[in-house]
Amino acid sequence: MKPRVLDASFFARPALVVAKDLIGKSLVRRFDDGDVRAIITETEAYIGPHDLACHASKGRTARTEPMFAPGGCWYVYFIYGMHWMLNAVTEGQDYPAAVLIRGAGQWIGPAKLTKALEISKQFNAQPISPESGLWIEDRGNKVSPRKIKRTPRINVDYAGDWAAKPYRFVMSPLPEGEAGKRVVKSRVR
DNA sequence: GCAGTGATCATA
DNA sequence: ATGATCACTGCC
Repeated sequence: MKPRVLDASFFARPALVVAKDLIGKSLVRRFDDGDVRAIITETEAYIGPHDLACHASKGRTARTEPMFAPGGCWYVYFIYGMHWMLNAVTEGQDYPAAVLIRGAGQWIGPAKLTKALEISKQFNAQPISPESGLWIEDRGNKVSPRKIKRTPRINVDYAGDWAAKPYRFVMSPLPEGEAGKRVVKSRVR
C-alpha cells in the first residue's frame, strides 16, 4: 500500500475518533539528513470547553489559541519547566479539542518523544503536513481493534469527573523492532 | 515519594 | 510584580 499523508479531513473529526485512529499511524519528523518515522502507540483526547482536563476549559488564551483552530494543526506547549507536549488539533474551528501523542516507536512518554524528535514550539500552530516538517502517515499498518486498550487519562486527577473518562488509547502489546527505526532518505525537494 | 524547572495566567 | 499551577520524568 502506498503511504498516505493524513490531511485536515482526518483531523477535523471528533477527538475521540482521531485519538483511536491515530494508533498505528506513523509520525514523521523531517531532519536535514533524513526522516524519522515512529508508529504511534499511545494517545489521549482532550475534548472541548467543558472537559476540565482540557486546557481550553479555562478559557481561550494566547497559549490555547491553536486548539481553537480547525483540525489539522499542531498544538505544542511547554510544561513543568522542561517538557514539550505534542498535540494534534481536532474538530472544527472554535471548538477546542486536541489529541496528545504520548508514545510512538521506541519513545514511551510524551516528553521523551518530543525530546528525541526535537519537537518544541517551532511546530506550535503549524499545519500537520510535510510542509511544516512534522506530519502523520497511514502506511497500511493495521491494528486490530482488540489491541487498542482504553483507559483514563494520565495525571489529570484534578479534573473531577473528567479524570475518570476513558479518553486514553494504548496499543497493547507494543510493536517490536521496526518501530522507531530511523529511515534516512535523500533530501526531499 | 517528590524535586526540578520556567512559561503562563489570574490577581493586584 | 507576585504566586499558583502544571496533559512529566527520573531519581530517592
